[in-house]
Amino acid sequence: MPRKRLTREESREQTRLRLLDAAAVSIAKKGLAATSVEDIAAQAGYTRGAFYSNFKSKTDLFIELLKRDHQSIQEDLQRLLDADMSSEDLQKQLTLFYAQAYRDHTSYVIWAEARLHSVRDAKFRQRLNALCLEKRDVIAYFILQFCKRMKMPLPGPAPDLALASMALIDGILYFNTSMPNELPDAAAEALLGTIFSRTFFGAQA
Amino acid sequence: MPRKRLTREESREQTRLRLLDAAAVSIAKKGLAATSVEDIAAQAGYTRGAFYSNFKSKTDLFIELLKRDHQSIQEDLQRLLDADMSSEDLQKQLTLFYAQAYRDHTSYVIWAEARLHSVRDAKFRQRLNALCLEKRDVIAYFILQFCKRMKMPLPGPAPDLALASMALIDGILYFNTSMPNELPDAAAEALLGTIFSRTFFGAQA
DNA sequence: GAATTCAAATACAACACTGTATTAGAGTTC
DNA sequence: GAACTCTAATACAGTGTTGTATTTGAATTC
Repeated sequence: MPRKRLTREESREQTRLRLLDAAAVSIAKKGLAATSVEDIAAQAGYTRGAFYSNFKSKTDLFIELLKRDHQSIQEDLQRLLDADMSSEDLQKQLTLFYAQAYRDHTSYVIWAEARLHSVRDAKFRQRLNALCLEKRDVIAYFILQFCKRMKMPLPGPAPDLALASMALIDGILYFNTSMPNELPDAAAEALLGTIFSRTFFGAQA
Repeated sequence: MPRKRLTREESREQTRLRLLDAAAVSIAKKGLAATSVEDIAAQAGYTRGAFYSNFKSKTDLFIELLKRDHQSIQEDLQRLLDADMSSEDLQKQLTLFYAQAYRDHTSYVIWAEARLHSVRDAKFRQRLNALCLEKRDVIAYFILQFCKRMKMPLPGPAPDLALASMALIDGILYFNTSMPNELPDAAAEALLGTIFSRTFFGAQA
């Protein structure tokens, strides 16, 4: 097997990536607090030395992890919303987005972990909020365009409606995931459909 | 000060209560994982001995804590919903309820912590879901009664609508709390008002 | 009021985690 | 290819946590 000889920079980058991936797995499985630096390093196939040589601290790594995830979510979201604005329903787009974003479950847990962490750490909260607001703005813009195109009056401030969408989808996704018998996929989708269409069209689903 | 001489049972109960209260505070502040048994005991004014003599483990205590909180929430909720069914708006009732339930912030954090924990522990998840569903049913019943009284057709299955209400309120409360400048109280209320009234009345707010 | 029973304190042994300081061994430069 | 410069491994010192085993002292029983 002709293993490529890596340059020092490439090698370092690879280590960073592996550590980040390992952290995501471990944090999703055991939680941020219960995940030790050692866990992360070991999971990635290194020792703690590698970790500290690449990150200042566990929190430091966690923030990088969130940023990375956020970036990828943002890209997916943009692509999705840009794709076909001709679509009749806001709901499907947004739902699809979430199904997409949280497809691997790891992502969901990491953000839940982040929200919880942000309750306790003001500095962290600021950073997390900044990320959330970026997402909100993308969605708000979409809602705005959508209503304009449909010649519907906005039922409220677009940014607030965007937050509500995020809140609703997130919460419903939680129930859907944690009690799939009570709220199976179909019911969750129908529920979102009802609320979205009634909210935006003001009328029948 | 004539301090009442406690019976053995009373004393034990007092210790349990103090430990539970202390745990709530500590868990809200630092998180479940970061809270040691020692922290809890010390916070309550005891040593670890007292803890282990009253609870099997930290998880054990945590579940008791949730049960206790749930019970008190359920009672508040029942009282609120039973009180004056003549009210015109579902939204105010439910919003009020949450403002009530999460009044002290500790409660919110504990439940967020619980949800996260439930992702990782199937047994725990079952127990948590049971509590959630109890709450859902109370709300669902209220929604049902409300729509009947208003002579409105239900826009969907009442239990699902109840879950959606919980999801929405929870999420919006999170934004409202963590970024009060972006979503101040008034905006959060207005937002809930818009969505609820549009969902249930199908028409203008 | 002596014997008992039980809640809670204390002592203890094992272990996990952190972060730094030092070392080894590659990659890089000349 | 020798000197160097990094990355990551290893060693280590300090601290925190857990759960059990034992002890103390107060409440209860007779």
